[in-house]
Amino acid sequence: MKYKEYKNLDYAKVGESVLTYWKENKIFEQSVSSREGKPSFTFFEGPPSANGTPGIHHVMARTIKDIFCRYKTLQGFQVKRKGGWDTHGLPIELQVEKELGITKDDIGKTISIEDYNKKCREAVMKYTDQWNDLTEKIGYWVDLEHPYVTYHTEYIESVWFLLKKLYEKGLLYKGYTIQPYSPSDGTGLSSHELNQPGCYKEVKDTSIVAQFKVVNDSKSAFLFTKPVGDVFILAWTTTPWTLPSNTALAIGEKITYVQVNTFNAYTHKPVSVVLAKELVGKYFSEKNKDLKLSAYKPGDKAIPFEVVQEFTGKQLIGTRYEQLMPYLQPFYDADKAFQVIAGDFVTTEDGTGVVHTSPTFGADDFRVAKQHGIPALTIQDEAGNELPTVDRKGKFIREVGIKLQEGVEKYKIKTHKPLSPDDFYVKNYTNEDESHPDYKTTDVIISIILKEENKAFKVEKYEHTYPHSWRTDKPVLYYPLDAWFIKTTAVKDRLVELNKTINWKPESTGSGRFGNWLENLVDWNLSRSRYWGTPLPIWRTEDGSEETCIGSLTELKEKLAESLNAKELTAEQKQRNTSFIERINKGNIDLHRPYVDDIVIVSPKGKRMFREADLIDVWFDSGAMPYAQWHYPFENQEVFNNNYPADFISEGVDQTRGWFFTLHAIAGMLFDSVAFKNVVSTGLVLDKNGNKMSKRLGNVINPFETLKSFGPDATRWYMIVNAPPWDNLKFNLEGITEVQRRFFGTLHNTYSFFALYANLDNFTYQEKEIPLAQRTESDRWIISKLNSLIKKTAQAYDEYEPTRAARAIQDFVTDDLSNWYVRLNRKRFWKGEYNEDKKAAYQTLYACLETVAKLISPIAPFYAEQLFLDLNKVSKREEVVSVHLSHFPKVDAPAIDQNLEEKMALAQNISSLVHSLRKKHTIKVRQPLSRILIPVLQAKVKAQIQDVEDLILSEVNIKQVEYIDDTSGILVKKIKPNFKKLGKEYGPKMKEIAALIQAFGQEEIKKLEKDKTLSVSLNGQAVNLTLEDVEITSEDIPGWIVASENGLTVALDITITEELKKEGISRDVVNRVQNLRKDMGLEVQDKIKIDVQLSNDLVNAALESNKEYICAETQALELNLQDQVEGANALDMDDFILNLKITVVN
RNA sequence: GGGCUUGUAGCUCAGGUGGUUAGAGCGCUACACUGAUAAUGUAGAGGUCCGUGGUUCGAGUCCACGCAGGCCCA
Repeated sequence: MKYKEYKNLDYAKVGESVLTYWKENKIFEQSVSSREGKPSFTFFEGPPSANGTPGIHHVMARTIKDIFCRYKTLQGFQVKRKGGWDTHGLPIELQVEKELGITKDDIGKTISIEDYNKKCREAVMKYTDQWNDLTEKIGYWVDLEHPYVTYHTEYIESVWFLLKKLYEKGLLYKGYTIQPYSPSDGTGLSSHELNQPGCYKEVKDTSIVAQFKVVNDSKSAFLFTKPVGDVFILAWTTTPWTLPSNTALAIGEKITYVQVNTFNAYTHKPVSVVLAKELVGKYFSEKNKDLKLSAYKPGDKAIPFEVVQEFTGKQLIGTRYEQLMPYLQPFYDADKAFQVIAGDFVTTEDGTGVVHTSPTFGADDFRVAKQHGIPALTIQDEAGNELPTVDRKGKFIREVGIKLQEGVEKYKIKTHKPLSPDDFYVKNYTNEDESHPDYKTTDVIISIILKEENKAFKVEKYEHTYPHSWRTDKPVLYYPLDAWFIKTTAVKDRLVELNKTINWKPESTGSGRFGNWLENLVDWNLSRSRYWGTPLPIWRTEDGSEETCIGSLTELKEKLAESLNAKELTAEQKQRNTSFIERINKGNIDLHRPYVDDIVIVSPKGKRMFREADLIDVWFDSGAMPYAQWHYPFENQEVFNNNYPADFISEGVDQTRGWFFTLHAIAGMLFDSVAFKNVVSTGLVLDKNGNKMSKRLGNVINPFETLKSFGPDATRWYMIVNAPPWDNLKFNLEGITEVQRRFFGTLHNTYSFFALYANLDNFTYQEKEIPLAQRTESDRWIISKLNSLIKKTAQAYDEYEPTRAARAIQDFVTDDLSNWYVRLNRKRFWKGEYNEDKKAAYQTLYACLETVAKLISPIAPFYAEQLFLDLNKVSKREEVVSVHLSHFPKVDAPAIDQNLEEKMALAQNISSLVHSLRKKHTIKVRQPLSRILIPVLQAKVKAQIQDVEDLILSEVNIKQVEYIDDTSGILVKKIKPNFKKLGKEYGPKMKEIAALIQAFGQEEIKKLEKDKTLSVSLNGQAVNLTLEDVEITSEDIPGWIVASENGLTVALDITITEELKKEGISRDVVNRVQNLRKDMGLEVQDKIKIDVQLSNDLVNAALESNKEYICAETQALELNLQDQVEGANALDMDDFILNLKITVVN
């Protein structure tokens, strides 16, 4: 049996053939089944959505996932990994709408919900084949045969189970959220509807800077030190109609604010106002700054002002103010209302740096109010439901209307028609005649009232963009709409605590991005008003007095059965329910809309209950996968228990608030556990210039093409070795080429070299292991390095640092193994007989290759497989049929020889220095030189170099090394202060001491070395220096050419004696003859005869005395010097021409 | 606007706890080697360590403030 030899390496082919091998031999299945009974390592697959084609970033994500699953398998764990598909949600619906050319409004009208959902179901798995294809081709091992699918009934049932658990814990409730709402169509608008072209329009609205009167108490006392009148906080709004429902003012904590004394422009009363310092110029003219407050007369156009003091926003927090329009009172938490709070969205770009907050009509307002416990201004209807101050038609409720009407009468405001309390629409939804001279919007009426009441500081028209309904063109309001929430805020502290036990890579994503987000958690809005998704399993009576949450099919069946006896249900409803029961029994139930919507059940009090129309957020689907993928708790309880929580997950960093959160939240709330212990969040894959890949820019990299031309291994290796996975990857195809050449090329060359000679020598590793002690220095060195590498690599994988592992392996393969070990030991493989030394060389190189195959197998699974099998098929050292079924190499700790590694480093450094000297004096390596001198001040270093002397000599073609120790007296030494040590001791005097030491002459250095201590005087003070305080090196030997680096110095004797010259000439001749042989296409074993035409005396003598050497090197049987050689080649020997001919003799 | 993050050679990236010549690979230039050969080695050129302040005897490294890019929010 021979080691397979390759003409060239086709990386894509390696991928294909190994893939076939895996399939035929079910290697993936075996990698799981062979670990049966072993501890499990659990991985959760984040489900991709297959309604789009996979991109190159999926290669990245899947590589990371694969690496650690394969690594843990090598470590002996059983790693089950189930694939999955995310199948619900808006993106799919939008795609179907587009395909069918319909809008949301058509659903249920021109197309039935039933047909529509059927289309969604088809669309969602559209590109499954492509996904599976990519998954296979990049070698991502995951169970594609039995994936979990979020639209399957079993999956939905598990999700319902979880929802019911939340419901029972009181963590699922109906509340409201602020959403875009169009009173003119009576419906909410989705964010994508708002993104329709033409939705945002330029409009002119009335804007008000309102004056909020500060309450004088201990908190606000600092504002009352020298006021001229009442103190007000100024806040600006472009929606005056929200002012009656104001309950708080938001400021920026870091923003600087000022208090300004001035006069109100409408009432001329003295006022003291607070606003952001940066915005003072907006309201107060620079040219009025010298006016005296005392000189102001009511009606003056130029209003004087005086800045009294400045302070940061932080100081204002908690300040109380009087309600601006006290028409209604909050019906709960009233004591919390009307105070200053901090808002992270406050800027000084517009307005006053203070934001009027109305929790019912702004998303920011709602959120910040919730965080600070500020109540909204609402009223209760008879059923106890909370209602905002504006109704669904866009009109102020009567309670407010009455007050506004009072204002209109009191201040004699002229209107285009008499207004009743029911006429105050916040925008013109009733198509009033705006051209009427007395037409006034509600906003204008509010401004007039505020002006009259000394509550408006400035009123003006303001042009801005504002969203409008794409159907009716009427303005949209931000309005509270019903929704179901999960009360994540109730378990916030626990979620934060649990998060601290998770190992995040990188750490900052966990503590920063994710941690901060948890700290500022708001309740999770679960509702979606769509069609294709998991239906909310809650049934409610029409008056909302009774409700129930269904947590399983069994429970649903029971409720259905109960309902059949109830007289409240119509015959048709009963009929439907009966058919539902049948379908559940048959197992072909579909829990999607519209079918679930038909279910009507009966409450304990005998009332009919209908399903809440909402679907749930798709993120809940994916966050439920740890349970639902196993149809837990209805099936597979044991599998679940053994595989929860996950040891490892990985997704893009953009999933922080998506999947990472939903997994964490559900696990924390329902199981008081983390869902995952280790998580790698990967960065983005950008194009090579750092731009996002987009179809528009045309810089999208097709993963299939990339794999086809570069193969999976190089692609994977490149992505990992280039930068840590959490950094953004600038994806450059040239980088893959480099990886191919530099890493895989070198590794493959090393294998080819091994295979070539091992085959010639019939080395199949059948001989018994040659003990380490009997191997050469360089064998033991590379084995030591190899073991250090195993240790380093295992540690890196263990710490989820694949880049560190890849880089360590790559350095080993290219630098240590190929460029040093193989290069230095080449001759051992092709020269001489098959003896112990040769076997040792083969065994050593084999071990390196085999170990490297295992180490790289998580990252480059295909090539690793080929390399491993090529080796193992011949040697049969391991019984496994795949590297992925083998075990991760164990560190042979005694084989790690620190001293040896140091020695070899010395040899490498010295060789490099000699090369550098040769280069400087243009003496080529072929020219032997007699000796190098190395000054050694420490006996240990001398011994180390002596051990590797032979290596150095042959590497740089030198005859001998001479050591100069201290006693020679010819060394010139250099002294350098040890900053680290002295700095700690002398601190500020460091500079002077350093100067002093550097000025030392040879005498002082000698004295210090002899006495081990030296007392010097620094500004009259005695300073005692010891040997540890300095570093003494020898960097010069007078009369020699030297090179130094890192305290190591080498001197080179460049005298070329006649003997050396002759040797050099013969080496040159060997070189030329070898070239000729190659040109003639001779095989290694072909024998030749060399005829040389006599040249000058030196050359002749050189050839004569080195005849044997030349013949041995060139496989020549004879070398003849002749007066004349027919048909000779004129060889350029740099400084002379040699006429020479070679002939094959057989 | 906020949170997180990145900025070191033409390019891609290393540079524990601060310590005095800032490194590697690629690319470029030159040379060498020539039985691993569509390989390989050595050397050279190439740096405002994003900027400005600060702390320190000493800052690529620590702090503050900026600038520029990225992601997620708003």
